[in-house]
Amino acid sequence: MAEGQTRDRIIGAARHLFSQKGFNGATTAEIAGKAEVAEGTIYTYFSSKKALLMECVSPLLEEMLNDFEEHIPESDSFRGLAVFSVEMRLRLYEKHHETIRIMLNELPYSAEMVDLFVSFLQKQSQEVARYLAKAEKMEQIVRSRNYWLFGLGHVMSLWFYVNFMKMKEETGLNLDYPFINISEEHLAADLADYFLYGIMGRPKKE
Amino acid sequence: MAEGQTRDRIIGAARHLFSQKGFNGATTAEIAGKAEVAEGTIYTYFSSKKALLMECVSPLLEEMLNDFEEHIPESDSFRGLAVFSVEMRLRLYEKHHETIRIMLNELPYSAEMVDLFVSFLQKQSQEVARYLAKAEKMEQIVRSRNYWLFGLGHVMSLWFYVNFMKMKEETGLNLDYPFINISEEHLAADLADYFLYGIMGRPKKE
Amino acid sequence: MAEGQTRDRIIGAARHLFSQKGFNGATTAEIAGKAEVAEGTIYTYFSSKKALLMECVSPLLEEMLNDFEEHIPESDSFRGLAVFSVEMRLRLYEKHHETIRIMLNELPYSAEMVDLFVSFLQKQSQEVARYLAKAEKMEQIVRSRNYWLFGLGHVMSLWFYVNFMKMKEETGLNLDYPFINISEEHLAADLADYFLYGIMGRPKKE
Amino acid sequence: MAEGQTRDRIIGAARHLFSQKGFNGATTAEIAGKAEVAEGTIYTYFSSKKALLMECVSPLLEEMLNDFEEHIPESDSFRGLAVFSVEMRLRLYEKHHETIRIMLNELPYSAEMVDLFVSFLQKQSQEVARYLAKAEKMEQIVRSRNYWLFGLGHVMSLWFYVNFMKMKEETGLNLDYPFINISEEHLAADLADYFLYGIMGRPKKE
DNA sequence: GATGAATGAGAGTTCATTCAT
DNA sequence: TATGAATGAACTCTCATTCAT
Repeated sequence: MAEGQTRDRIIGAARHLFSQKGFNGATTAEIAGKAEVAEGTIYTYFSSKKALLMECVSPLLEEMLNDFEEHIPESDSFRGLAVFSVEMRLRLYEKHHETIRIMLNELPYSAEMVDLFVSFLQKQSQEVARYLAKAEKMEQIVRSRNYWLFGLGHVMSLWFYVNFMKMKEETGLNLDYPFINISEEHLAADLADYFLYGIMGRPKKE
Repeated sequence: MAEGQTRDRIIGAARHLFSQKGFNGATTAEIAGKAEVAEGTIYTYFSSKKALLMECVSPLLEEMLNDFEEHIPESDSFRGLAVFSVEMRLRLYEKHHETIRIMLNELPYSAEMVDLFVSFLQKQSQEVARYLAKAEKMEQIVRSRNYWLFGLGHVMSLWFYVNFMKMKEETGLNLDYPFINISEEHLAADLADYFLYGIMGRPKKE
Repeated sequence: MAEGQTRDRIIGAARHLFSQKGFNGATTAEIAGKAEVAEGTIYTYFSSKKALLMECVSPLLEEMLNDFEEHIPESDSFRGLAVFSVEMRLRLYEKHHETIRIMLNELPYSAEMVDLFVSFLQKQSQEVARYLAKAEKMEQIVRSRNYWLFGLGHVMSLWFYVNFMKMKEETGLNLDYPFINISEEHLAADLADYFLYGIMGRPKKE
Repeated sequence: MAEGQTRDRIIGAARHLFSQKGFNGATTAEIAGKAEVAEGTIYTYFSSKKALLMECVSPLLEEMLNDFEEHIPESDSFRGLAVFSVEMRLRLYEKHHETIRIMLNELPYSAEMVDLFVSFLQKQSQEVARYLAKAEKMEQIVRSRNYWLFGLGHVMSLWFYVNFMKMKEETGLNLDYPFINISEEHLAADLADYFLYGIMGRPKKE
């Protein structure tokens, strides 16, 4: 068997099950079954179920945080930057969907997860700060006292959108509530506008 | 013992423990201990631990949703309405803190919780819709195609703020990260402005 | 079911099995089976298998150590005292046979057991010291520099005798080796003489 | 790799670990690690862990029993012989310390170990018998009905002494209890006197 | 209604042993 | 001969649930 393949199969199975059922909900027996290894094999690679959980999250979160650096926006209209940023974030959340879901679900029960989450927020906070700095040069903006909370709402609604779509896929549940009216086509532009101009919308004349 | 008192003590204990440790993390033994009843007594009132969980959440969420009706905003400036709405929501989230926390934590593992959460969102969506209707009459706003996601980000960042503050209280952990810079004094006004005008801030002249 | 009966049944079963198979050799399933309770019931009364082990040994060893006080020898010939002491010790070891066996078997693997064993030795050392004090007044004896090791040899050979007899009973093995030639009738007197006069035997004239 | 070297390394590692942690306490993984071989290699040389245990003990015990023959005492005072015998035995127990410790620890759980132990006792019994025969010619002694138990006490206290000293070395525990007062200088002579004359000591005039 | 001892299925984990390489 | 990844039976322990009192 190719090197590392078994370990990867276990991680893959565990990540999937943890993201769907939570840490307590997914049993080692299930994980072994899905990975097609014996239950004991898990402990050849991981010292405990908890350690396996962290290995499911930690390296990928690292990778995700690095992904931010690589995508430096190039547009020189600020609105263009904002749209770009939203699109990138949506792609990122989609790619690292399971990892983020696990992190958020286990947040209340694990101090280690809180650490990871803080670094997750911090990185995005830094990125938002870079955007704002650019915006300040380009246009007149108001950097509010509580702007990190704005960023949080922004980040969380993007995440919620991705997670919602995944849940529809996975569960097959009918989640098409009348008040949830998603227009995928204009999503990034709408969210960027919301981020920039709020519910009042873009002023007609500037 | 006064009628209903035992049942209420169990619910109170369970709600507290579920909100702190999650459904799986809180044991029936612990709940019984905190409620000062025998473990078996729980099953006099609830058919299962899961049923107890739902009873911890369902009635209070109902109550919370009703709280929205009672607080009809009276201001006639739209910005005043928005500030009022944010303040009310912060109060509401604080009051129903444990209930919401339980609901959100168990969301990924329980279809029933998803139903509750949907009604939670729906109610707030309706309220936001009422505000928007008012706004449309008062001022010219752009009702975006994806505005429900705006509302979600708004709702979630308010919740996050309340939950974050509670966690600081409860755990005593030092959560004062440099990038999290909360100015409580202007919180409601800042968030209302963000909701209204986005990161670009209030136009200087209208 | 009478109070305490279940706990006692578990302790009884555990003591028996631990003394025959050792701590690792006896499983909780076996103990539960012998005690005619469910495996989980063990953990109603004891926090762990290790705690159960200590409860099998600790209280009875306490009791045994107290038994020494009650049997104050009354004879005024020193040889009479020695015979009395040996007889008492044989009875004691027989009565607390399982307890001592467990303690000795687990000695190498448990620091707590070492503590118990030390108190076991100390108590007997004190008793031997009382005998010697009496002997010093009655007859001329030599209190050797290393007499505690003599006492140890004495104590261990008595224990070995009792344990050997029990093993014959329990296992049904044929342990009648030609060089092991036990004369039960004169046992106590012979051992007392050995203790007093060694292999050279009692001097013909005193 | 030189023939037999691997096998010997495994035996050496196993003997050391069995003597310190017991048969159940030492794992095959640990043994392989200490011997610097793969876990599977153990099974190239030994059919099972149990078989490895016996190979750790059996040949060395054989060797030890042969050591008795070689050291035929040459003194012609009986007390001199006794001192010689004690010294030899202390040296022997020190040399074969791990082997004896393993044998005694596993005694209660293994019928094969009982066989080894019986041959261990038998050999020493024979030697004591030779001494006694010599003594009978040299001096007037009383060969008691239960003298084998005397010999047992003698043998066990010597063993206990050696083991106690080793444990102090190995564990670094403070085992200096006030009632244990060892005078190493006169040890052999004291024990020989005790063996010969008992607690009453050597008669003043013979 | 209230009890709490008893249950037992099922959890995570260990480790002697096997076998393809 | 030597390897070490893989195995799976067996272990200790947990905890929601039951039921005689």
